[in-house]
Amino acid sequence: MGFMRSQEKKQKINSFQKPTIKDIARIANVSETTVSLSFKNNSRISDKTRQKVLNIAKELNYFPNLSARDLRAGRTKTIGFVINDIKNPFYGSMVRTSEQIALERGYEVIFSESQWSGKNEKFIINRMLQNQIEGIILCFSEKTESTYKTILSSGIPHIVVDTKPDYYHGPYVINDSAFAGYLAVKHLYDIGCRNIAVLNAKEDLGYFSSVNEMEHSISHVFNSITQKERIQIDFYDSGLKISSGMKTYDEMQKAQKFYDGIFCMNDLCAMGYMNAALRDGLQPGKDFAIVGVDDNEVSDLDMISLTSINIDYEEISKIATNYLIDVIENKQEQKIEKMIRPELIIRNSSSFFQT
Amino acid sequence: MGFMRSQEKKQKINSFQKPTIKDIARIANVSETTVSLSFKNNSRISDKTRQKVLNIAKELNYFPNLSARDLRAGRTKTIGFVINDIKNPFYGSMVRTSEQIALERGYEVIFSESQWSGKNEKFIINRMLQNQIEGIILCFSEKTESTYKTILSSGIPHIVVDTKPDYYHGPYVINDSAFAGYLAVKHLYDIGCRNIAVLNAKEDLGYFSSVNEMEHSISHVFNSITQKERIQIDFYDSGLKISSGMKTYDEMQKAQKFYDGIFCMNDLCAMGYMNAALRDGLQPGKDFAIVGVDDNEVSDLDMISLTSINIDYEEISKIATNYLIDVIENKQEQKIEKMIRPELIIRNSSSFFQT
DNA sequence: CTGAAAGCGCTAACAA
DNA sequence: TTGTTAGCGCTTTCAG
Repeated sequence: MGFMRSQEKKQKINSFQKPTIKDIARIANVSETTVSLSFKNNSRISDKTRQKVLNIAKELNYFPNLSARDLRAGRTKTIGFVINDIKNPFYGSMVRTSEQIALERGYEVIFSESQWSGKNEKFIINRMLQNQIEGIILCFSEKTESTYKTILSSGIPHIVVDTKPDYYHGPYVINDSAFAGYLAVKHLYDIGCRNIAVLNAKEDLGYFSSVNEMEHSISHVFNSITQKERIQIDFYDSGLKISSGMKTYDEMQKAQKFYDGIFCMNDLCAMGYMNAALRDGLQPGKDFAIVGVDDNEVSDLDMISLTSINIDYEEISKIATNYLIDVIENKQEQKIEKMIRPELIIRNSSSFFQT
Repeated sequence: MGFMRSQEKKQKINSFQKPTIKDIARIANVSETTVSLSFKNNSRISDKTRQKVLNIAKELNYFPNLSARDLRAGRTKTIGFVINDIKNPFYGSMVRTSEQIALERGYEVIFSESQWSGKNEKFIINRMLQNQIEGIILCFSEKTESTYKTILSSGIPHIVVDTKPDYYHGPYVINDSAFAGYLAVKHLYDIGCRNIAVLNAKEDLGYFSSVNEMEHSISHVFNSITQKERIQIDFYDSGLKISSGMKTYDEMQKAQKFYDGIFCMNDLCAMGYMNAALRDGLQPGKDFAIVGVDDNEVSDLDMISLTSINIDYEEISKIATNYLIDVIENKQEQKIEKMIRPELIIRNSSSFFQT
């Protein structure tokens, strides 16, 4: 166990010292430089020496210490990805895509979830900066721009994805929520709904420009239609969970409000609404039409068959990651400001109305 | 911009150098030691000096370089968590819980997904070892024990969670799948099913002892029952996706096989089966009973109402993380081998049979 | 209360 | 083809 040379020198908390280049060098009777270069392909080391070194490295279970390498190199080739909720599969999609692209380009991605808390967000970003990330992809949850100021003054390359807060004016790749709102409400109108409820998620997302843009867009559709005939649109503060949709349905019942068209900010909320309505004896797609957002994998089941708006999160993540790495490598000067157009997937929850 | 001292010395790929302790020391007219100590609480630095240092640090947007700190300290206080699929919410639960516990104990968690690929798994673990993790939590996907050998010979503290492969004999906290199988099949029997199909996921999970243990357990229940009366259990190779369940239903139809009780390895597969059966005119909970595993959040909806086996993944992750850190800190000598008992949640998909 | 010096593991420049 | 030296940013002696 020759490589445990510093065992006595310093007692670490874990029971043994990892082998280093120094250990290999000593055993192989070569310099540390030779060892270091033996791990690279195009270098000057003779095959014989390299083989000897590699064998010993394997023997000792040697793994290069990235802390040391990064410190020496002055860079980490690592980017950070801040998501809101790791339990939500579409964040998973984004992270997966990002990691894949980064890998192809020689970068590593570290990610962490804020759980919609501004405090967590601040903590995460701080830690990432300490970890010397070279760029950051952000799903903001902070309602104020205080975290963003940290990003700005750190001077780190960054990009916002999914949806952006009102205060943000940096580069972004987000989904076109105004268009999503248009798609949904126009569809409800087209199939005959004249009494529409929009269940937004102000509580969770109220400070995001997307929500406001969506409302404006919907109001706009509404106004252009209302010229021709009488139609009603009400907005409700709901949420993004099954329970949110159920709660909002109950509130409407209490308030004696009835709608023939419902648009929810995500599929789970829509499923919650459908569930509450069903318990009340109403048939989705027959007594009312309903549209969600996210195209959850279960929405396609016949038992649910929920019309939904599909957003290409992988595309968003791909563009963002490539952009970020381009910026890091000075291959990109132009600030990106991109909206991805979503797609409407029509299912039974809104198709029975059609004639 | 005094801290850009090395701007000319070395041209980094990113446009500017981050400030270091050296920069702060120079501006504050103190030693690097003083700066370093100013960031710690219990030390010898005068309040005046500390304030000066802290102000300058803030001014320069200073973030300590963790690579340097870790290198110097000889440890990273970081653990790795290898999951299989980031899009599956229950891995999210585990990661979230682990991160929270680690944080409380002063550790950081880095996680990565293998996507059920042994090759990815190997790559991830290798990278984590280079990143100098001090311990690792594993959801294995490799069918052979080659990756585990890397772990073993690296000598790193480790623990397996969720489910363990046959070849693995190290510490683990997994769910009691034999008991889960017992719960499910016993329940189906109790409500009157005498013709039961088990849709397992050998393709995805065949090399895991849990699957085998579950089969044994089910066979055991089966044998003890069959003494008293005629009852049939068939096993199918299905999968973990909605499409798996649908496909298996179709296969059964083709083979002219009919069952009154179905047990699937997860809820998605069960939903797929229900979906295919519904299209065929069969009513779940009426024409047949069905039980899943995982207690997906949508399983509770009336439209689905799927009986399921709930596994406390947070508990698993909590125990594993605490154990791992205990081992790292030499507070734990005993190898942990723990099974968590799951719970049966009965819903309509299997309750109509009851009288 | 403060500073000088050494060294964590690695690699790039420079010598041989 | 190989070795020597220096230094990345930080912290920990040890000496003032």
